[in-house]
Amino acid sequence: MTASTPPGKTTRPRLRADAARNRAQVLAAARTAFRELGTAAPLDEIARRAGVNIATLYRRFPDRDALITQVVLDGFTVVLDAARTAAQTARTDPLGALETFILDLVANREMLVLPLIGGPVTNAPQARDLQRQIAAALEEVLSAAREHHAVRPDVTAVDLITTTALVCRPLPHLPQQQADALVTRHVGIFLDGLRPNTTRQLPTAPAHEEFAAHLTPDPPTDTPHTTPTNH
Amino acid sequence: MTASTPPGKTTRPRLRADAARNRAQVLAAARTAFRELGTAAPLDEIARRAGVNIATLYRRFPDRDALITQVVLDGFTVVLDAARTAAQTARTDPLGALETFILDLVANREMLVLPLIGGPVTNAPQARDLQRQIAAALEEVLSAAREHHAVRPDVTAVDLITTTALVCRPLPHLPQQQADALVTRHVGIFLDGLRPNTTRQLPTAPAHEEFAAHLTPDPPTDTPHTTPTNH
Amino acid sequence: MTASTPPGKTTRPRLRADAARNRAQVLAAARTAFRELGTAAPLDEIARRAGVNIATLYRRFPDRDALITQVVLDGFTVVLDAARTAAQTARTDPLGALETFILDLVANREMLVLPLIGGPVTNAPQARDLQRQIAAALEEVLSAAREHHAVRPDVTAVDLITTTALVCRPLPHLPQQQADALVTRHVGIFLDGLRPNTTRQLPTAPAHEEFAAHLTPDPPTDTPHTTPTNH
Amino acid sequence: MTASTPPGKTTRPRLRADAARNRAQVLAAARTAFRELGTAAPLDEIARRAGVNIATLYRRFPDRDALITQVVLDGFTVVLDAARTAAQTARTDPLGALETFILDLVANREMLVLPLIGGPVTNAPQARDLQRQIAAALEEVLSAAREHHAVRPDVTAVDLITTTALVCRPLPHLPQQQADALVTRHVGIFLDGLRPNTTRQLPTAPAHEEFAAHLTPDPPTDTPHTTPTNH
DNA sequence: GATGAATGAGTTTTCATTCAT
DNA sequence: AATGAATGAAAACTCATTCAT
Repeated sequence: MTASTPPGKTTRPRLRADAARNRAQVLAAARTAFRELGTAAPLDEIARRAGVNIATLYRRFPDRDALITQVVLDGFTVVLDAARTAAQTARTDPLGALETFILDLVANREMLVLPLIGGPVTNAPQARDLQRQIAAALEEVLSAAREHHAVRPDVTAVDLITTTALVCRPLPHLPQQQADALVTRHVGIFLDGLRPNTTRQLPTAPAHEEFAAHLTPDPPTDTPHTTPTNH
Repeated sequence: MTASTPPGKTTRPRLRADAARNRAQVLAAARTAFRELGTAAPLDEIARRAGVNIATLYRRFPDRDALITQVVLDGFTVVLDAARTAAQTARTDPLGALETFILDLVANREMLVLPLIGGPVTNAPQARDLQRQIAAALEEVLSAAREHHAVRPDVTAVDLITTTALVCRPLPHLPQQQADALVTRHVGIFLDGLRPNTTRQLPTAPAHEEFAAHLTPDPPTDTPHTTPTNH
Repeated sequence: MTASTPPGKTTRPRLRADAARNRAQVLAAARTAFRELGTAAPLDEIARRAGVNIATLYRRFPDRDALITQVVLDGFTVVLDAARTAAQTARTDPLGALETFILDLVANREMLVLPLIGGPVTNAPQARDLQRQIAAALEEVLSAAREHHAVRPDVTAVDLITTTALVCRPLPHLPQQQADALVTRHVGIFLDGLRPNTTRQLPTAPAHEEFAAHLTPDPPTDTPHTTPTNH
Repeated sequence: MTASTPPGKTTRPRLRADAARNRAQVLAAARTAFRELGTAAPLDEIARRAGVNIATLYRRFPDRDALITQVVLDGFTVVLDAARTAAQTARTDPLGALETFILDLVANREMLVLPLIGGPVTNAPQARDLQRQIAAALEEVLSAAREHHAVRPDVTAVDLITTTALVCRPLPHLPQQQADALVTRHVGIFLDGLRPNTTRQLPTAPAHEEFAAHLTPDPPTDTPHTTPTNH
């Protein structure tokens, strides 16, 4: 599955070549802008970065939410692809599969505008589906790993998703290279913490379904769209 | 050291009681708003939450940067306090000190608007000082822990700061309780990863001084202050 | 008559020494600010320049108009003093008196915030009185000069007032010394134009009373007080 | 040369017809407003008078300075046109050319938002160019006049510019007709003062280049743009 | 399908003015 | 009498969104 073939399923006639290019550029620009400035990033700034007119952006994405949704879905798709790949290798090398999964995402985190967890910043039902599939694939990997006694038994798919969400966010004021080193070290330590000979007990993990519930209706906050963000 | 006694050093007599109260309320409101909406949060929204007039906010903080800076410095101060406390217990129980340090910050992360790492979103030289002191205190804790063979030898103060920065950010769309559980689990696994019998090699850690260098001049970005954020 | 003994006639108890000093400083600051920034100059800027608190300014001058009025009246008083001095010398040396009158005002134009003509930016009846007295004194000077055949017969007191108004305004972006030279040269040529052997006929002069009529009620314009200005 | 073909040189294709009309209306409104209220005139008032939305004004002129600059440049262009016309007639009737130059500008002074002298209220290098060309053209007129012994030998182009600057400013509180009469009388007397049989010596004239120097760098005043004005 | 242009609705920022100390 | 502080109202400026070309 490739990220972002135009809309979703009910695909329309198919875009003219230049239109498709514009759409892709807008999404790329949005990805970057959202990571740098938050999802409240000015739309005309995104259009500018994409090298298209603001009205062109609007033609493709009727409103900010549509754009956010697509960017988030694209991010989820990337994660799902990685999770499925991991699931395939899991039989033979579950720990390696798991490590590759996380480290690859970290390495390509510029593509991700999440959090996977914390709910997408969208109501799209597709987001929910994607999350479920991601969790399922990761559960497969973990099952295999547990059988091989390659990981502690108490770790869950949700933990992996949490980790992805936490470590893939931008560290805005740090040069790329340093950010890479620091995040990779953190993940390295985390991965060592996954070994079976645990020393401590973790608090109870919320079941995936439990927090997945927060995805859908997402009480129509009036919050002007100044991005929910963090630091 | 208490967070945010008015400005800093070179300041006037002392605020009138009511003014000091207003100032504190503004800072508290800003902290929350920044975590929820990003540092681009509307200032009048912050004033509203603080129960003061927008002009009162401006009287205390001449522009958005001044407000952000103070909030960030307050966050750093909280971390420094925690680090110093940890340094004191480190002699007798280095690992416990270290765990308490991280877990306490996680538990009180509502106070933190960072990133500690990547530099504050400010040029304030005081931020640099605070970071140095934090790193120094944590290095003390780690020294003791290494002597006790309580932690892997390759972990550095910078790693601890990175961890704090990564895990203390908000997970906006998740209910507090779930977020707490997930983050605590992540930290728990990370702490297990700190044990001495390591299984993997970490990439080289940037020296603290190295990334600290990015704090001060902070290339005078013209970027209007639409927050660097993420999702 | 000295410019600006506190209010006007009904003078109160007399100001405390420090209060009187503050008042004078405010007026001086206002004079400068009005010349530099127009009569719309921020009042707190004026207070700042005067080295007093904004509330102190308000205690002396209940509103912007009160301040403007006093500044203008002070200017008129300076002109009246000069005109009376000229009237006294007029018997013996009418032309010299006239020249001295204009050149002295030009040299001290920092004191003047006019226009004498065009009406003051105030409704104060005292302004009208002052203008009348100025015109009367100048008429005396001109009478004497005409008798001596020292000036062309068609020049009037109003012309002299016009000249004062035109040449005493600030040339904001020019260094003082250059402005002085240029304005003095202009006035020099104008004075030469006053000689009796005229070469051209001037359009009819409005009688003094005619334009003086525009002074008093000055239909209460709502024009927010963004200064009437020029360039 | 026509005043204000869109921006300047390095600009885009050409404005759409309606956009060009809006732009012209904004400039006209700004001209009037600046003369009436000073260059600190509220921009929304200008937009209102121009019959366009404030954002439309901002679309054309990114900030107040841009608008002021264009208005000033337009004024300079008008003066330059007049000076060149005068230069053409100068051979045959230098004095007439000179008189016409000044009187025409006075008659059309509503178009002018200067001062020509004292530097424009702008840093634009084009302003400097225009001033140079104006001075050059006027010098031509004066040369011819001097050869004909039609003017005193000590008058310079700078004097003429000074005069224009002084007499073309608004006399805000005076009805148009009276202002016209008074200013014209003043100019008439000044013109008589230009005759060759001088009676007095003028102070040294600053060379044109000398004060022109004040135009460009224009010490980057931070002075928020509350207009330099006067009264 | 794409763009220049216009606009209404914010948001930020400044300022006059009043109040309590 | 003077000042620090607070506030409401205005003005500057930005942005999302729609329209006409």
